[in-house]
Amino acid sequence: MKTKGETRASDVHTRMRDDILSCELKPGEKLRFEGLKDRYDVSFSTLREALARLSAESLVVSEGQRGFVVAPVSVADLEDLTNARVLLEREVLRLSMEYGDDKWEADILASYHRMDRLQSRLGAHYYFDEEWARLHGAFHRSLVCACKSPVLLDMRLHLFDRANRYRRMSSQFRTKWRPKDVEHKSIMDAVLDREPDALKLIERHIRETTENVIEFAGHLFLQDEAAASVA
Amino acid sequence: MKTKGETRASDVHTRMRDDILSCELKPGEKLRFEGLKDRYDVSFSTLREALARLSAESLVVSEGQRGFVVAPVSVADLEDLTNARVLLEREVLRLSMEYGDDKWEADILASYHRMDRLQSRLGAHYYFDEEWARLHGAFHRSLVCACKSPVLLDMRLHLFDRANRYRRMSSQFRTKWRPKDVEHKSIMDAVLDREPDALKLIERHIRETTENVIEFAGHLFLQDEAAASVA
DNA sequence: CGCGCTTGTTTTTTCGAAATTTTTTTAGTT
DNA sequence: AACTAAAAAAATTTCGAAAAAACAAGCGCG
Repeated sequence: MKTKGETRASDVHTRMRDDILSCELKPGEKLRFEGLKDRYDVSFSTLREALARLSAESLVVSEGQRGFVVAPVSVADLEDLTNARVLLEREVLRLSMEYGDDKWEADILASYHRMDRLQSRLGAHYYFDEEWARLHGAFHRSLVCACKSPVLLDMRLHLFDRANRYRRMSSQFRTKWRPKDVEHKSIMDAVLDREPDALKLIERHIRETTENVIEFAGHLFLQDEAAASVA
Repeated sequence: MKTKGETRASDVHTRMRDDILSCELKPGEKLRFEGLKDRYDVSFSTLREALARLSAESLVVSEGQRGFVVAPVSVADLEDLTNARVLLEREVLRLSMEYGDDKWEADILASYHRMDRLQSRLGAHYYFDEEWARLHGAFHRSLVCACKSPVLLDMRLHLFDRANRYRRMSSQFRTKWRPKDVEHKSIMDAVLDREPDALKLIERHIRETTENVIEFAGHLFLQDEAAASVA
């Protein structure tokens, strides 16, 4: 069941990436080779390659010849990330709405449907579900994937993932979530109708999520505000 | 003369990066380990780590277990890059003009002066000079570095470098350049005066450079248009 | 003649031991 | 006790040989 052209290093990179984004490897945690070798069952050099990749993605930071550390978190970083996301997301959405064709619209409806179905099946707890997070990501990607700009899409995905780490962190420390199912629906409708307001809706969606995360989990990563600014 | 905390891998990464940006390693070129081992005088694993970093920066692309290739170039990629740059550059400039203080203004004047002095010393050929390119980059950075957004600055620099590769490519294939010295001066003045028009000026500056590159060197990389879109 | 298979060659990828560097511990001096 | 310096321990970084995979050439067969 191994995808063609997949190398051990790229596999470790993916797994490690997942572990960081899902906070199984905690922000600020020191990454010691001996431990990682056990955990992922590969050699030094292979690990090192994976870490180099992650470091270029700013999910881990490399400290000279003093090893690697999981990228720290801070309110300032989350806010910075949020502003950058708003800028990019608005632009790729705007372009998508301009260029999008029938297939694009169909894909949006399809991925919304998948997300929505799982959401009703899971009830109030959907917010903590891994699979839902995947479908949620796919839905948002489908909205903007017609923008014809690989460069912007790449950066957008990058920021999306980093922000997702914060969302998941916060989800570990709360038990309920007031469902805003309608929000996604209204965003989709506005996008499909090419309403200019769609840009405002997506911006509000992003900012509200951030505010929510800070409200619930902000105190958890207030301490290392300073550390994150070196990234 | 080795900077503290610099590892062999990061050194190779930097050198290789320079070689790619300066087109000493040509776009699309296959990167064979045996050859690189000679060129940079390091071992397999160390090379591999540098390549992994570069690949995450999309300066090289990795082809499954078929090795690495210098990222190809294309008109489409350059145009995509240019649009993304305009978006980011306008934003960081806007923010810088809002937050910038006295020190920021002083730094701008200083780096403009350095660039301008070298420019007059070099005459019409300044455009081909490595050192001028560095000072030019520093000047543009100084304009925007007060924006208080590490995330945006990071992405901006990334795009700036990638676009610079195109500029340098084109400079290899022309002998003269109509100097537009006044342009930088007028941008600087507008920025320091907090004129909203500065955003338009910077946008035009970026787009004109791109048009110029395409006009002079576009035909050189028209062939691999398709290849670049996989990046 | 084209197509698939086997074999030999080249290139990439992985491994773990050895070298280097940082961190911790210990001992000595003021 | 506080502060340095030296030695030991621990961790990271590098290396090149060995394993694995891709590629190329030759061979047999329908």
